[in-house]
Amino acid sequence: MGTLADHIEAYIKRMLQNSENRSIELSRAQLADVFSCVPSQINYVLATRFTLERGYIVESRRGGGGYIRIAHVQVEDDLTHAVNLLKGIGSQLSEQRMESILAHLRDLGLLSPHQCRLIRGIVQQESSSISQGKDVLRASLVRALLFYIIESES
Amino acid sequence: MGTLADHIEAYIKRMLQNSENRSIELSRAQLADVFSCVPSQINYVLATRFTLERGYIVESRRGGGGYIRIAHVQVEDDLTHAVNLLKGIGSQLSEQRMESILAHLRDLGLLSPHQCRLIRGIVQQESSSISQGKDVLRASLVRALLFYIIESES
DNA sequence: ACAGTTAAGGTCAGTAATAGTCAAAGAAAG
DNA sequence: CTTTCTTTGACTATTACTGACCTTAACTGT
Repeated sequence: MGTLADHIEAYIKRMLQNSENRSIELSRAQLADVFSCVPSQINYVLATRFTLERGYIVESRRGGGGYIRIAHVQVEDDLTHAVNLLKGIGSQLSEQRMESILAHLRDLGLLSPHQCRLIRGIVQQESSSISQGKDVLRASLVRALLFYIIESES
Repeated sequence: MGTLADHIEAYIKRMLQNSENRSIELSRAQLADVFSCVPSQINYVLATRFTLERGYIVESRRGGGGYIRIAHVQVEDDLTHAVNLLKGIGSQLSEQRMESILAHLRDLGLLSPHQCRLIRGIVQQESSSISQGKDVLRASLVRALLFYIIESES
């Protein structure tokens, strides 16, 4: 189950886990070969799943000896980082940004898959019951729930 | 007897029963095919019978490899009273009503003083940032936070 | 140095595969 | 007969994947 993109994502995350310093360097063409797909599929995975918002930095170089470097950034203390993420939520929050934030916190190990699902479900239920201002309500709900979780687990 | 929607509901519930961890993943189009109906019928069944209030979490993804995932989360008997209390919160919630709900739950031993303070703080923070519809936001926030707490403690 | 060749990676638009929404029509219940 | 629930389908939105074409860097022979 899961799409090709999901598998490539998992593969890269495994590599990051096994790496020394949460950063890896790989060859786009080789990786594409491993999964028997076109090289641009790798770009697709990187663009959709390894964004800065989710806590990843991707660098690359073309030409001979080219490479793609992926790092899972972790500057500060996880909790501080999470709190800053929450502060960064403004007065509105799209579904997409919510997903990025949840994915980010899950990658940091601060949220379990079950917690993510519960949050999604609650937010969906609540926001489906109003016709206007869904993004505003979502911002409040996500901030509230995540703040509660972070606060009561620390 | 029973409508098509009833049969689909029963079918999904059977699948959940037979599943490992009370959660299943299915394809909307395939399921619609099984019952020879239009795909949107599935959405109708999900929207009317598999709500969070009834203890179901529904997630989905569109696009290639899309899916619908349904999980049944059940709360312990002690908590059904609390869940009913939550259902009773309508689309608006005044501060007074919120206070009486919190007091009630604290008396039942379902909320600690610390949790009550935390909830009050979060609700106050969030509702102070908007000028209109405070009671509407409060209803959503309290429902969300209490549902989360009840669910994750059972 | 320079030009040409080779070896990477990047972009973008198009296609396919899903699921969601909404309003209108139909059926059932009161 | 009116109201509520069910069913349908046309239209919309999202996600995945591919391939043709573009850009950049290193190497190589003269």
